[in-house]
Amino acid sequence: MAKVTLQSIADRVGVSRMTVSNAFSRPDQLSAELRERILAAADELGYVGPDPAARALARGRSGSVGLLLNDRLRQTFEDAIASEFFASVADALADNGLALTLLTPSSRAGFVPSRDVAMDGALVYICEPDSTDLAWLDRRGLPQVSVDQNKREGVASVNVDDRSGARAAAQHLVDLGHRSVGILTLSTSEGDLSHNFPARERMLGWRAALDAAGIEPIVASCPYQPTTAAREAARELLERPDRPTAVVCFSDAFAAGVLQAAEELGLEVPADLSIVGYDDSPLASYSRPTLTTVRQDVAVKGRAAVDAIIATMAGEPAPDVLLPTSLVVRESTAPPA
Amino acid sequence: MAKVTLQSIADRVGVSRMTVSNAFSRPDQLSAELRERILAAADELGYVGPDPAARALARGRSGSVGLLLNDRLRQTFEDAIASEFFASVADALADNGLALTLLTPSSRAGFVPSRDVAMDGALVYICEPDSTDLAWLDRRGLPQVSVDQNKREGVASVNVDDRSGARAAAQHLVDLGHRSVGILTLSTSEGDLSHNFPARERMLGWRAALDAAGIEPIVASCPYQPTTAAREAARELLERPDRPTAVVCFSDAFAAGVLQAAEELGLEVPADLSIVGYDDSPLASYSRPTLTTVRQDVAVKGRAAVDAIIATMAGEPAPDVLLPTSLVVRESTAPPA
DNA sequence: ACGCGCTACTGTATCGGTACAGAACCGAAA
DNA sequence: TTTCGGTTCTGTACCGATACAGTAGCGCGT
Repeated sequence: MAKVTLQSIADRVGVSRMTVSNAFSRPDQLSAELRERILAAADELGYVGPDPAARALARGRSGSVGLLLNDRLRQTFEDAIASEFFASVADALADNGLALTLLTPSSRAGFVPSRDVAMDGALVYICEPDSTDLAWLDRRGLPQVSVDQNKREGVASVNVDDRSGARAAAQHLVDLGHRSVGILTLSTSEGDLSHNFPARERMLGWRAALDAAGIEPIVASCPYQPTTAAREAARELLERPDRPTAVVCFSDAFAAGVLQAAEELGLEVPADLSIVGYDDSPLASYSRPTLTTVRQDVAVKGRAAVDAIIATMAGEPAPDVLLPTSLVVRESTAPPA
Repeated sequence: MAKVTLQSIADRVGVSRMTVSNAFSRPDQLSAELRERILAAADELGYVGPDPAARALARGRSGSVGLLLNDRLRQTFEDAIASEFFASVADALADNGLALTLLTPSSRAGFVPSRDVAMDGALVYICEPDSTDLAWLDRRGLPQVSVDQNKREGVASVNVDDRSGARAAAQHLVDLGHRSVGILTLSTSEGDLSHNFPARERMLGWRAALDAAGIEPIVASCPYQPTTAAREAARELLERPDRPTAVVCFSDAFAAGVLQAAEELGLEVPADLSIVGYDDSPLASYSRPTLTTVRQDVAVKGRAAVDAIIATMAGEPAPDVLLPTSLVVRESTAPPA
C-alpha cells in the first residue's frame, strides 16, 4: 500500500490538504464535526500523524534539544550525579513537548553530532571551552545553555554555587578543630583548573575557609576516572609523614576512594581521619561510615537548565542561574584525635 | 544576511545545486579540485553543512534512534545499571553515525514522543507490553529491538540469561549449606511477574536451584523505587520467626536494602545472614561487606542492542540475543551459623 | 439592502535538501 | 573513424508537511 500522507486523507474526505493539516495541528481552525470526520478517515487509512521530519522542515524546528558532552557517556555516567542531572533534564524537556538527543563524540569519520543532528537548542554540559563541537553549535547559531561551566559572553548559564559549598565543607572541618587538612581535587588534562568551573570554584571555596584559619592545605589530585585512581591518590596522601587529620574531596566518589585507602591503612574514620565529600550522591548514604558532604540539588539543576534553554529558544535574554548548596553532616567527620 | 543554502553556494561558485550537495554528501561524484572550491566558498559564506531537517526529509531517515521507556528517567536512573546501559547504547550509536533520542513519557497533552519524534528505529527498554507508546511505534512501522523484555513475535530482542544467573546465585547458597532461603524480588504494578522478563526469569532460576535442593523459599517483594522500600521489605522478612539464613535479591540495590535492615536488627553479614545481589553494579563493590552478586555485562548488552537495531533497520532478520551471566562471590555470603 | 466581522476552509509558495536519470566530454579499444 | 566505458556535472521531480493570505458564506445591526 502507498504511504499515507495528508494528501491521501484529503482526497478521501474531499477537503484540501491544508484542512487535514489543521485537523491535526490547529484544531481551532475548523469545525469539530469536520475534524472528527478527518480523524476518522485518517485512522481508517492507518495514518500515524504528521511526519516528524517533514514537519520539522516546514516548521523550522525539530522539537528536540541536544545535550553536548565532550566525553563518552560511559565515562560520564560512572558518577551517579551526571546521570541524575541527565534524567532530570529529559523529564523536564518531555513535559515541555521536547525530546532530548544526546550528542556524544563519535569515532565515525564524517559524523559530527553537534553539526549533523537536528535540534532547536543545546545544553552544553561537560565540554572543553575550545572544543570544535562548541564551535559548530556557535556557527549554527543555536540557542545554548552552559551547565557547570564557565560563563561565556552572551550564553545563558546554570551553575552551582560551588565556592560557598566548598567553603562550608572546609569551615566545618576548621570548626571541628582540624589544623592539618588535605584536599583531593580533580586533575584535568590541561593541568589547569581555571577552565573547569566546579574544580576551580571548589578549590577557591576550600582555600577561603582554610586561609582564614591560617591553614595551608596539602593538595592531591586525580582524574575523574577510573574510580581506582582516587584510592591510589588518597593512599599517597595518607602515607605522608605529615598526614592530614581531615580531607575534603571533589566528589563523593573521590571520598569513597579515600575511605577505602583509610581502611587499607588501618585508619578509623572519623576517629583518625575526617572525610568530606561533595554532591551528596547516593554513594554518600550507602558508604560506611556515611559521608559528610555538600549537597547540590541535581534535579533542580536539570529543571533550571531546561527553563533556561526554553527561554533562550524563545529569544528571551540569557539568564545566569546560580544554585545553592548545603552542608550535610553525617558520620565521616569528627574532631581530630 | 539571508540564510545560506546549497543554492546560494551553487550561485556563488557557478555550479548546480546538485553538485554542491554532492560536494558534501558524495565526494566521489565530483573532482577533488571543484570540491575544494565549493567547500571554500561554503566556508566563506558561513555555511554549516546540509540542514539536518531537510536532509532527513529528503533521505527518508533522520539519523537518530529512540530509546523508549515507560517510566520517567529520574526513576529509572536510580539504578546505576540502567544508566550504564544507556551510556553504552549512546556511545555505540554515535560510533555508527546515529544519535540517541530519549522517549520518556510526557505530561504535556498532545505530545507523544513515540509518535511525534523523528527516528529511524527504537530500542524498547522498560515498557509495559500493552503500552500505547509501543502501539505507536508499531503503527509507524519502525524497526524495534526489545531489551530486557519478553520477546514479541517478529521483533528483535536482546536479553540476559537471567534464569541461569539466578540459578547460580541460589545454588551458591545451597552449596554453602543454607536450607532456609528468602527471596526479595520485584513487585510490579500488576502483581504479575510473567510480563516482566527479568523478574520472571530470575524467579524461575532461583526456584529451580532451591526446588532441586528441596527448599521452599520465603518470598518477599517490593517496588523498584523508592530505595527505602527494599529496606522495609527486608525488615519484615528478617523479623519473621522463621528468619531465613540467606536472601537472594532482585538487584544490588535491593541487596543493599537488606544489608541496611540486617544492620538495624543487629545481624552480622555474612555470619548471621548471607546476601546475594544481582547485576554487579558499582554498589556491590562499594558496600560493606562487599556483595556476592550475579554479574551481567551491561556494556555488552548496550552494544548488542545497537547491533540489533542496526541490523533490523537494514532489513536483516530480527536476531534474538541472550547474554551470559556469571556469579561473583564476595564477602556477603558464607555458610550458615 | 448594505457593510461588517467572524468562522470555516482553500491555494500557493515555500522549507532545504536528495535520488536518479541523463548529458557532455574524453581517452582508449576496435 | 566509430564505439564504448568512465568520469563529471546537471535537471527535474520529489520528500511531506506548514504559513499565510485570501475567499466564501453567514448572521446581524442599521
